[in-house]
Amino acid sequence: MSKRIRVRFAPSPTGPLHIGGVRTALFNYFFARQHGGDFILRIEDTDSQRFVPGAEEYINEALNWCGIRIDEGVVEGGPHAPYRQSQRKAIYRQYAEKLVASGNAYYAFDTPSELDALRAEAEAHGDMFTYGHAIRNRMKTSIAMGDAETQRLIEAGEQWVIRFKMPDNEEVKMHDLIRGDVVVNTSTLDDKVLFKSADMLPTYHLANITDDYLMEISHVIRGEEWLPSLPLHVLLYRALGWTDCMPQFAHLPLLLKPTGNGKLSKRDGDKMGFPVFPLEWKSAEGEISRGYREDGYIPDAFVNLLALLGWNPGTEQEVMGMDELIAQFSLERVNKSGARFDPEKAKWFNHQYLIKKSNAELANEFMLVLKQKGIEPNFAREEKVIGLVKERLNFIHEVWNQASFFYLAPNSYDEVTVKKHWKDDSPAMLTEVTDFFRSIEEFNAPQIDEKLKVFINERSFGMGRVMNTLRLALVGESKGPGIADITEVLGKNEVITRLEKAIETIK
RNA sequence: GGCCCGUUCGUCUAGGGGUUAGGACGCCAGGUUUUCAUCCUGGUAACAGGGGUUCGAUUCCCCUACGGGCUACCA
Repeated sequence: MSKRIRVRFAPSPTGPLHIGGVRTALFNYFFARQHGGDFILRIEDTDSQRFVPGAEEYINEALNWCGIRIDEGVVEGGPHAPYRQSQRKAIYRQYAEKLVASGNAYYAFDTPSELDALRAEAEAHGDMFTYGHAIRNRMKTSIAMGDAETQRLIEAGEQWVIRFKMPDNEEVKMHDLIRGDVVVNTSTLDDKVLFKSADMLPTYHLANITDDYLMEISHVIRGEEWLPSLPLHVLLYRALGWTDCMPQFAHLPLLLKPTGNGKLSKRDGDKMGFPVFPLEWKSAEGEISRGYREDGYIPDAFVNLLALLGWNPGTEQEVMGMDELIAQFSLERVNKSGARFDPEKAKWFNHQYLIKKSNAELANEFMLVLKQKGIEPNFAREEKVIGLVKERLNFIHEVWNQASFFYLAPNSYDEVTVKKHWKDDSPAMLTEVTDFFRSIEEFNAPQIDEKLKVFINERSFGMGRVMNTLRLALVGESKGPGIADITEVLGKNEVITRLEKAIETIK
């Protein structure tokens, strides 16, 4: 009998989530949903020093924007509440003590400054200081001093930590769902701090393992930066007697900086020329970092492009919505090597999702932009405009750039275009064309298109000649949809006004 | 430094002992279009290097190089 699939996304509220964190959440989410399991959001705030106000709210909002529905969490509640580690304080100490009692951990009284000094000294000799089997008998530890002295120091109010007693020279065999078997010798590992008296809080390792156990997590899907601590975690499960309930592990490849070296970090902000955060973030210092949401990305497009970083469905399909990603996702198809985010492809993804939206939906969004510009929107007209320009957009905010001439008559005419298309007889020709437009009764694109062609043929003006000149007069430059469509949206009066203005303005 | 993980076009990737090494983004060219863009078609471009194993390795093994991660009383 296999246990229920339960995964958790466990960020620490030390700032906004970056796209790598979002991707980790996404992979957990796909996996949980696909197996009909649970997705848990646990806030790992055991480091009070690094707590950033607003970060937790940001995490919730970001996940929500991505369309991730949380089954159990701080906001949602659940059978294992609370889901914020700072509120679970009372839980952890007993497990640390249990490890001491079973001989798997010990008390240590070295002060941070003593340790810093030892590190500095080792470094001076070109060595690395490791708190482990080689020295724990010589340090201020319960192993070296005995129970009585240890007890005396604790009662005297000395600060202490509980460290894991890493076994010496043991091969730890681990299995990772993505990387396969990994073996590490414990002699290369150190005695990690599990619990500290300073704030009576566990460190990440103890808190994480304890909560995963208590919350009955079946699969731990996290970033590759955690792979080095997997042996410690496996050993912790064993020392606590929880090996039978140990979750399966999957370490995801990291997201790399788009330029330069190293993994993506929160500090990259938007210095890369594009956002690294899902939502805009304002730091305590007032520094604002751009967000994908504010940049105009559609959540589905954002999710889609992140899903394809380090994973692919094995087919040539790339555009996949949330439901499809949930259906197709598999840990077996996750890559092992780090991936770099490509801003250009991100735009392409947005384009794919943008053109899938209905003209009506986009028109409503565009109407907001028009109001800001002080232009009274008209749904029917805006829907028509969207239909004409949507194919050429990556973002909704680009509509204005593509379609402003529908709302504002040109107040200047592009020089190059004028030089190319404005001839001595252009005013005379445009005057006739203006009369032609005056004669049109049903002012719609098909009618105009048909009659304009007949008119041009009858007068032998030449198609390109008339069309290009008309575009110059109507738009002011060489761009935009078909002339018939433009005139329909503009309306008879506006067309005539613009033509008359062009005739007297362009020289 | 030590330990661990990785390495296919510029980027994201498919593939896997015998393939013209496939796709996508980008870029370039042509076509469509009265313009611009879209769109369509085509093109450019990759198995890090060296040893094995093998009839045959990009694919399996080893080494090297390179990249990445970790090495806190951070997560």
